[in-house]
Amino acid sequence: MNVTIKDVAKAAGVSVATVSRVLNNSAVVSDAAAEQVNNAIKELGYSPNFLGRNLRKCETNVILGIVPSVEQSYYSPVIHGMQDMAAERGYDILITTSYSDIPTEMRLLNMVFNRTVDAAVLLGTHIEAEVLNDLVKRYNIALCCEKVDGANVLSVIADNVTSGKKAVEYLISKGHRRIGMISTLSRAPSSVDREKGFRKALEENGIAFDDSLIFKGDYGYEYGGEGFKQLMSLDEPPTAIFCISDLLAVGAIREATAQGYTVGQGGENDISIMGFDNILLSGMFMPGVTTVSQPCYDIGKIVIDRLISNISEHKHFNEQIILDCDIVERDSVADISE
Amino acid sequence: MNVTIKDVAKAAGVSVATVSRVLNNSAVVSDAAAEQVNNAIKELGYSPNFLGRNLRKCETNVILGIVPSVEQSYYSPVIHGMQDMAAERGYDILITTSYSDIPTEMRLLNMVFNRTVDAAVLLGTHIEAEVLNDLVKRYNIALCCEKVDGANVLSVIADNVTSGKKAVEYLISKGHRRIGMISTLSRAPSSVDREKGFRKALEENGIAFDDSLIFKGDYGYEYGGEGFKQLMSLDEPPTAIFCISDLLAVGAIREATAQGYTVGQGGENDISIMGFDNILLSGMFMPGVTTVSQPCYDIGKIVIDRLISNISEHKHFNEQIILDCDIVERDSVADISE
DNA sequence: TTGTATGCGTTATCAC
DNA sequence: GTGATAACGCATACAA
Repeated sequence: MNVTIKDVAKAAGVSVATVSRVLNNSAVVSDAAAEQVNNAIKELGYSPNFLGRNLRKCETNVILGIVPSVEQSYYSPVIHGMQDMAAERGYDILITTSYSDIPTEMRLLNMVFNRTVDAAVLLGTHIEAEVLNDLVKRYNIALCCEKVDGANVLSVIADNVTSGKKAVEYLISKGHRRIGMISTLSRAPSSVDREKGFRKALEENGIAFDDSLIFKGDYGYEYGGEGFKQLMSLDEPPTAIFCISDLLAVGAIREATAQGYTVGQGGENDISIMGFDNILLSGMFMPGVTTVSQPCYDIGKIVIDRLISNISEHKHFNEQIILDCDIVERDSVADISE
Repeated sequence: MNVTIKDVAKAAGVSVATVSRVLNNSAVVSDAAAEQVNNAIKELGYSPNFLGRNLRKCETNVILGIVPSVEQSYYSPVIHGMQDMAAERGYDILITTSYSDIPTEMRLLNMVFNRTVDAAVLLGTHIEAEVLNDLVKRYNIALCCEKVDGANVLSVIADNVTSGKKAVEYLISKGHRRIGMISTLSRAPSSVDREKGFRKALEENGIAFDDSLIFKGDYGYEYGGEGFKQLMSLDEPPTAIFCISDLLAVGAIREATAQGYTVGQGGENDISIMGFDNILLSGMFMPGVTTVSQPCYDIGKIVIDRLISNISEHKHFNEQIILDCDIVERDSVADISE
């Protein structure tokens, strides 16, 4: 039905071996033969069947990226970085979404088990460390953006402890001493680590930690509003709030504005709000949200670089690579130091 | 090296055919044999190699979704719909990004030429109609969200003319008679059609069309600000602006606010701004942007449903399916009819 | 109910 | 420089 390498060989008056050779530049072919083959390919509209090729070569040159969701998140630049590095090294990245559902994640990982793809990168997984440690022995799998405690798997992530600390130090440098935090009930390592950084910054600056100043909800932006309400209803409310994500920061800003607060302007009835991630939204929102920028693009490039090295060298280097983040100043934090 | 169906057969003491049969439930197998096979599969940790299977069956059950980008767009729910319908029908959706680059789009389409995937859905393509018409003869390809004029390809899109008209009629119903539009220089059919709807609404309501009231820029949200500036600097500026996308609407709102206008509150120095798409951002922004909601999820489901039907029935029904949109009222449009 | 044998389209190993 | 041909892992027609 479909035109195969045999048809090309016949049309060109050569053997399939020769056709394969010109297809892959795998050996020297006489100019005459090469020309005949190329002509035949054009005339027949031949396109090699990669199922045959991949089966024979035991490789697909495709890496699967499994992402929880792609909307309103910082995954987009990460994926971009992944794709650029993959292209550079002769691979393709294909993306699929798990909606943070473990069974779905496992179902998708099947594509690496059944050789549909050569490897998978999990961008924020809920799979347990034990399972991962088991899988990583047999398959090429990497983590990205979110590590899993106890998992000895190639991981590329931001330095959440240091960056959380940096963020809070920034708030302190702006004169804030009573600082709240909006985090998540989910004990994702990134949340936990950012909390650690929060505590560290307070400690090092001689500010007592007050448990009531840390709100824990969910990831949806509405929980930023929830957190704001709760924190501001304290007897001694904060002057600044550090949110674990930009989405939560935006939710907090919305609620603050709705309640008649100003945000990041200083003066009476003002609140300073800081985010994390530097998603596109935080630059568009009013006020622009001051935040921490993860090196998303680089994270993506590095994880693919290392993963492909593992694949091609048949190694399983399970290093954990941790990258620095930067503060991005915008308009949601006021300087209240006089 | 890897465990194959042969190893399972040997371990289970049956033939590869029997293993294949229990793997696919393709024929009745004795309980005893089935059990032995299943035990062997578990013990050996066998996972069928889909490259072999797909080569043999001439199908992959994978459909490729090619999207320009996934950040800040309405593609996310479309993809969700695609995935749900695909799952229902035994397919997987894999996503890849083209960044609106034609060579990249063609490179990605190669995955359908070389049988890595069974079909492709282009969500907003820049490929020319002729090329598409040619491809569609040999491959399973569909368009989604954005049609291509002159392309006789299975397409599922929103009714942009009617919806643009609806949006402007909504503005008129709120008392606006001088209405501007922020569109794009790019003559994408969706842009053109929304402009058509804009004109139609004016005509039917006896409002003269004024060419200076329509600004054309690019898709980036900054152009919403550009458009706002230009429209408001007219001798007779509009009281309301219809934007071709929510992103542009947000850009316009930002600029309006920066210039000291209020948005959607009525009264002196107020401007009403309306968007299109109903992306997540438009619900989070302040003010919430009144917009037109595309049935994204359904668009995704329908295109996959039809595409799979074409694949399995070896048909090439190239229908164009057009779906209605709804107005979503939020806070960016004021009622100025007294 | 089961096994044998063939072929899917390709690449790689030979021998020439 | 080239051509046979054997594999890659699987599903299936056919025979038993």
